Parts: sequence; C-alpha cells; structure tokens
Amino acid sequence: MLRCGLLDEPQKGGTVPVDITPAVPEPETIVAPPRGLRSDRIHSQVLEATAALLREGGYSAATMDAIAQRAGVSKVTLYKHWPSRTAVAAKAFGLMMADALPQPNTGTSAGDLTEQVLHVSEFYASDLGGVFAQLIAACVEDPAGAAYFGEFFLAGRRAAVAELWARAVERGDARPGVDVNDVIDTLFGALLFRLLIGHQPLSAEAAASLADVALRGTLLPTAKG
Amino acid sequence: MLRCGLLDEPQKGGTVPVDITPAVPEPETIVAPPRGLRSDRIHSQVLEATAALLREGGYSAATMDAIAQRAGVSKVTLYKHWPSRTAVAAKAFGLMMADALPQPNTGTSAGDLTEQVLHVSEFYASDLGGVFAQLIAACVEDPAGAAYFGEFFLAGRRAAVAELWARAVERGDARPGVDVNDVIDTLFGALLFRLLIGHQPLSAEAAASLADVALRGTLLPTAKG
Amino acid sequence: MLRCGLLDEPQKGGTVPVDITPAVPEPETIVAPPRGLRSDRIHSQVLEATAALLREGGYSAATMDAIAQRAGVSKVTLYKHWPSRTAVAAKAFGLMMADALPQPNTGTSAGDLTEQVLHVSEFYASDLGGVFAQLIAACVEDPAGAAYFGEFFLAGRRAAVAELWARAVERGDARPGVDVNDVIDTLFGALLFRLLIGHQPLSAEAAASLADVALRGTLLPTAKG
Amino acid sequence: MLRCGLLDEPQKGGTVPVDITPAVPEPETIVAPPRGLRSDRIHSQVLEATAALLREGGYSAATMDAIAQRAGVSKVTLYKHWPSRTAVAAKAFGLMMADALPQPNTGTSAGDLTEQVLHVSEFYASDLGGVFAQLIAACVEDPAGAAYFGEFFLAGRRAAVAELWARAVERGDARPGVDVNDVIDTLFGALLFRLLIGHQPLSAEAAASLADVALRGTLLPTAKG
DNA sequence: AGCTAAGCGAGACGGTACGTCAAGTCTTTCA
DNA sequence: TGAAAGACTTGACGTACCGTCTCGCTTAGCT
Repeated sequence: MLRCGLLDEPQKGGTVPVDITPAVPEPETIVAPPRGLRSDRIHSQVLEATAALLREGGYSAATMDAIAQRAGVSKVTLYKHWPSRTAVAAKAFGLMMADALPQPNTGTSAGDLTEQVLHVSEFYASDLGGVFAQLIAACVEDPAGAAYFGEFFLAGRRAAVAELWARAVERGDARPGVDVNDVIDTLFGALLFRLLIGHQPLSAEAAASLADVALRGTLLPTAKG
Repeated sequence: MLRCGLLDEPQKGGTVPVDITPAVPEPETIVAPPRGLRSDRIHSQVLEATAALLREGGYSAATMDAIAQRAGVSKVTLYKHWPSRTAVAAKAFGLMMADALPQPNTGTSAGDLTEQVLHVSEFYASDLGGVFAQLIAACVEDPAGAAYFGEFFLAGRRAAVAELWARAVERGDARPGVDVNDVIDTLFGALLFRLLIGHQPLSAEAAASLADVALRGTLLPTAKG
Repeated sequence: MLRCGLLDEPQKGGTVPVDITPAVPEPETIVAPPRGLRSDRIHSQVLEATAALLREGGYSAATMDAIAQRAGVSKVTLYKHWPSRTAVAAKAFGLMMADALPQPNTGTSAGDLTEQVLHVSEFYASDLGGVFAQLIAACVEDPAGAAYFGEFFLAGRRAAVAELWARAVERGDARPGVDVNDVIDTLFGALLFRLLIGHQPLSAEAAASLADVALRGTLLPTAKG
Repeated sequence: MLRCGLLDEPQKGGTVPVDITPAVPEPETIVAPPRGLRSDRIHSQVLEATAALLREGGYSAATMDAIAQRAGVSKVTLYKHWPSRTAVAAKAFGLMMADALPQPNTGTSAGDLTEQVLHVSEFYASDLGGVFAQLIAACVEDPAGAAYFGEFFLAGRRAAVAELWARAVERGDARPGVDVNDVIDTLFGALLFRLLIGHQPLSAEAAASLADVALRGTLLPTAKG
C-alpha cells in the first residue's frame, strides 16, 4: 500500500567495490526537469530557497508557496521540475548535506565505523536531524519524493559507509559472509529508531554503546580495538 | 526542534526485571478523558471505528471526520478524549495489535530472539506494517500522538522483547554489560530502516541475516545455536 | 451544450396576473445554504462585500479570494453557501439592484413602458450596466450561477415590466393575443444587444426610438400617445 | 468601464445602400498580421484548427495551446497574428459560419424577414448557437476580440438583414423613418435575450411570434401578409 | 421525581496548503 | 530572420483535512 522504494543510487563507478545495489527495482519516478539555461538557474534558485526554508523552519516551513515565492519562481514551474513537495525538499536537503559529514580515518576499522556512528548520531540530535526525520516521514506517504530522497541523500550516505566497510574488508577485519547492507542497517537503524521514536537518548555515549554492539556482530574479534 | 518522546510505558509490574525505562522525562501529553458510562461506550466505539478505517484504508483513511461519522460520535467529543488525530489512531492501532504477535518459546535465547525478529519483519511487510510506518511518520510532527503511540503500542512490543532478553540473561546467554535498550534498538532498528526507506527487502532471509548479525553482538558466543 | 436556464422567479402571489412563468423546467441548482445564526451573518457579510467589489472593480474584481477576504470568511464557506463565483456575484448584484429602478407611472401605457425602456437604457449605459453585461456573460458558462441571476435579478425586472403590461391590458391598450414575454423580450432585447455588442449607442434618443418601434408592435394604435 | 465596441464592419461596397455604419468611432484593434506566403498558410491552418475545436468542444475547448498544437503553430505566432484568444475564435467562427444562412426570398417583405428570424432562431438553438453565446460572452471582457467578432461575423449578418430591409423599403413596405439598425436589433435582440438567459424557448413558434410583434412595429400595415 | 449542568451529536466555520488550469510573455534553437 | 517549441509568470480556481465553535438535545447525578 505504501511501501517506499527510496533508494536508487547512481552507482558512479568503481570507488565502491562492495555491492550496495538496492534489491528493489529502480522506480521511474524521478522527473527529467526541463532543459535550458533558464532551467538551470531556476533549479539552483529553488534548491537554495528550499534549503534555507528547511534550515529556518523545518519541513513544515518549506511550503510550495513559500518556496515559489522565496525562489522567485511560479508554483507551476515547481511542479514541472519536481513531482511533489517532498521531492523538492529531499533534493534540497541532499545537496545541502552533501559534504556535511567528513569521512573518518582513524587507522582502524572499528575506529572508523564507530566515529561514523558518532557523527551520524550527532547529526540526528541536531536541528537538521529533526528535518531529516520529517523528510523520512514525508516520504512514507510520497513514493515520488522517496525516490528523490534516496537518490540525493541516502545513496551518498550509504556509499560513504560502504567505503569504510570496504576498507575493513581489505584489512581482513570483516567477519566473512556479512552483507554490507546488513552492516549499514544494523549500525544506523538503531539511531534512526531513536530519532523517530525518541524513547532513548541520542548522546555520544549511547551511540558508542550501540556502535560497540553492532560492530561486535560484524567485525572479527581480532579487529576490536 | 521536533524530537518526539514517544515512549512512556506504564511498566505494570515485576514481570520485566530489566530496565527499559525511557531516559527522557515522561511528557504529560496523554489526556485524561471524561469519566462515566457514556464515555466508556464512546471510547470503544471510536477505537473500533478507527481500527476498521486503518485496516481498510490506512492512516490516510482515518480522518477525524471519517472516524466521527463511523463511530456515531461528534468531532468535538473526539477532541475531548484525545489531543489529536494521531493520538486516536495510535491508540486504536495499539489495541488492534495488542495480541498479534505471539511470544516465541523455542528453548534457546538465540532462537527466541531470532523468531521475534522474523515475526516483526513479517508484520512490517504486511499491510498493517504500512500503517505502522504511517503512524511513525505522523508522530514525527505530533508529539502528543507520539506519546499515545509509545504508550499503547511500542511499550508493549518493547516489553515483550525485554522479557525474552531477561530470559537470556537468566540463562547466562547474554553478553555482560549489554543494555536491553541497545539490544532492542539494534535488533529492530534495521527492520524499521528498511520498512521506512524500502531500499532493502523485508524477506525472511533478510530478517534472519540481520538477526544473526545483531545477536552476534549481544549474546555470548556460547549461546549461538 | 451550454444553454443557461436562468429564470426561475418565485412568483410571489397575485400581484401580477399576467403569465410570466418560464417555459423551461425549474432547475434545482440553487443551493440551500446552511441555516443558523452564524449563517445569516455570513450570508449578509458576503453579499455586502461582493456588492462592494462589483461596484469598485466589476465582475473581474469579485474574485472568490477577494470576496472571502473582504467578508472575513473562508473560501470553503463560500462554496458551502453558493455553488460558484457567478452565483455569489449574481445574488449580490440582485440585492444591490433591488430597488434601483423606480416603477414609472405616467398615466399612459405607452408612457410607462417607454420610460421603463429609458431607465433600463440608462442603467445599461452606466458602470453597473457593464457589470450586468459581465454577469450575463459569466452565466453563459455557468448554469448554476445563471439560476441565481434569474432568481435574484432578472425575475424582479421582468415582474416589474409585467406589471406595467398588466396595466396596459386593463386599460385596453394592449394588442390582443400578445404574450407578455414577447413584449418584454422585444422591448429590452434590443437594448441588451447593444449593451453586449456595443455596435450602436445606448443614448436616450436611441432608446426612445427602439421603444417606439417595439410599442407599435405590441400596443394598439389607439394607445399611442 | 467595459463597453465593447464590437462592430466595425469594413463596409466594402455599394451592395447595401442602407446605412448600418456603427455610431461609435472605429477602434484600431484589429491587428495587421504579418505578410508573406508562410503567413497565409499559418492563417488558414490556425483558423481551420480553431473552427474544428469550436465545433467539437465549444469555446472552452479552443484554448490557445490547443489551437497552436492542432495547427502546428507556435503560440508566439498566434499572438503575432491576433491580439487575443477571443479574436482568433471570433474570426474562425465568422469564416466557419460565412454562408451558413441562406438569404430568404419569399416574395414578400414580411415573409423574408420572418424567415430570417426563423433561421437565426434555429441557429441559436443549435450547438453552434451555444458557441455563438460563448463568443458574445467572451467579447464582453475582451474589446479586441469583440472587434474581430463584429468584423468577421456580426457585420455579415447585419448586412444580410439590411439587404432584406432595403428590399422592403424599395417595395414601399417599410414604415417611413424607421432606422435599419432599430429594425435589426428589435428583430434579433429578443432572440439573443432568450439564447443568453434561457428563460423562454427558442422554438419556431416562439420565433414566429416574436417576428410578428417586431414586424408590426416596423412594416406598414399594408405589408402584412 | 424532578431539576440542573454537563456531555454530547450535528455540522458550520476559519485556516492553511494543495495541486491544477489557461492566458499571455519570454527564451532558445532550428531552418 | 522568422518561426517552432516550450518554459515561465501570473492569478485564480476548487478541494482537503485539521481543529474550533455553536446550537440544541440528551442524559447523569444531585436535591
């Protein structure tokens, strides 16, 4: 009825040898926006305006009317470039977050992955983490938006973690036979759970504790720092 | 900005020795509905109507107008008993699901927990799993509803898992020092991730694989079946 | 495809003995607005606001948004009371014009009818005559609005002329066998023609000339002043 | 505020001795379309496409986009040849109707004029009569279009009737001193009234009755068949 | 047993946002 | 150079659902 189908990452080349291909077929929901010089200008104006609105007032402030006005663009145009409000917001959020999280490099597999979990936990606990939760929520009812969120935000995040995992595999720290997607979902699913439900804190200690549990299940005992 | 605070379970009795008390202070959002005979009738009528609507058309069909009409109750009354639409839906969903998942009893700790994961995965993949996702999403923007969702649905689920964990602790299968909340979130967070994002399947195999990873991190090697 | 069916006058009693019953069956398009104290207040507020807008900027200024805002009423409410923008405007215009044209009383049939034609011609030539034309035009595409225009504006006008005609009949000035509707349409159709097409002036002389032609065809030669 | 000024017929030649020159000054609204071979092809393509659309779905189907697409012409080009949508539609309608009504020739003045009224009444009652009403309505808000409607449709109609009237004058059937414009407007205004308002039928009997009334006012008693 | 006050059904209402439509203008690209 | 293609702005439309409000009836619970 309302399954999402969020992820269809562009898979841009051999940087990531590990397979993170989505198991579900790629939806054709991402609109090909009109081409041309004007289109490019509009595209960036809209995304900047949306990002600003998201920062200032969260998803609920990023109304189509508000975006249109702030970007100096008409609503009709918005709907010609994106299939829904969620899609605009998702793409804007993705670009805004593009290089927010630095790739950790501690020298050890456990260290890298733990630090990544800490970064994400911190992000979730921030204001933008709230926006992230709102977007996840919005995507539940809007598969079209979900495709954008997968493409422009989630794919990048997953690729980053997949790269860390690939390093661990190279180092011989990974427990054999463990799927990278299981690693990612186990490491960050718990954080997402807490972000959405809010039943448990998202503190650094809590994150470290969760990372420890998850890494014990995925790395070899010898890899534990 | 928009953290939820979903869980404030009533913790009714000593069945669960392990601590799953929420770390965040309990919100006072749950309304005390008017008392009296009529109130009881209204309460159950509304919840049944809402449950039926949720089953038939998901959260989006459970409009306040629709609920009011189906229950033969006025909207004003609805708002006297519950703070918001989400709250009604959450409570109705909780009661509807009250005894949907049987408590597994395989004889081993790993078996019990794995089976629980399989059950939940199956539930997520069902139509009602979609409704669950919608409710999670709705709660992101409505803390009041979130309180109801925590109280009437999540608390029960977590308590059930906590009991399985307590058994594992008694059996000496649990890795010492592991927090029960970390266990729960790690075991089910990954499933929730997949439910919401839909990037990976929710099949039995996938669930078993995730359970395996998570249990390796929480149970002692000696407990692995 | 787009015939109107404008007129369904209430026919309020024996004042007018002559038959001006519409030949087309009465449409059921006029909405029964919600009842109650609030409704009454809203009704009058809306109609006053609309009348003001019509006076100030014609039909094109009487937007639903503008009306809603000026009347301090929500658009949804407007659509609960009236089926369309045209309907609101038509009713407001009707009430606004209710007693704009005095009933002539010159002592002779020809005098009365001629004076009426002059009045109407003058009205057509005024700003409000323009609004009248706009309403006629709007009703062409909106049968629901047409019903309101018939009920709240045209019916009254026709009844007024019908009364003059009835007097002429009593006086023995009317050519026998002439239908009152033919009289009305012949007397005023030419004016309407000129209002809409604008090919010929709506001056007093022109109106007198038209009235003369039409009355020669409807009154007996003996009645001509 | 919104008077139209529809009629500015080119008056091309002595065929009509009677004066039907408009009393209002001729507006300069009719665009001189670009000249050249391509222009001619475009012109006819557009007008044919528009006529087809008008026939199929009335004025509301004759969108500028629809016309442009059907004619294989760009919208910019449309606006280079005509000042507005109404103008295109009006011209297309005029050409489409060019020889729809045959000129009656019954041998008597009254017969000719009555038959013309019957023809027009029949036309009004047809689907194309509805389109005619829509065009009249559209012209109310668009003087530029009105000019085209006058030039390419109304002028021809009026000239035809004027010719009948000229014949009556030659025959000595016309009441002396009656203006041809008064004749035309009186004869057909009533029909237009009924077309637009729809309060009375447009049947042949009704038309005959109206013609009778009007002709009694314009022809001499001796001319009545 | 009857009265009073609260609870309640019905549904009108304001508000906010949505997604859509068509007119008319402007820009790019092709012939 | 002029036109096709079509992107864009503008302004309004009609709809959806939330949560509040008002009315008048019903019922509970006290006197």
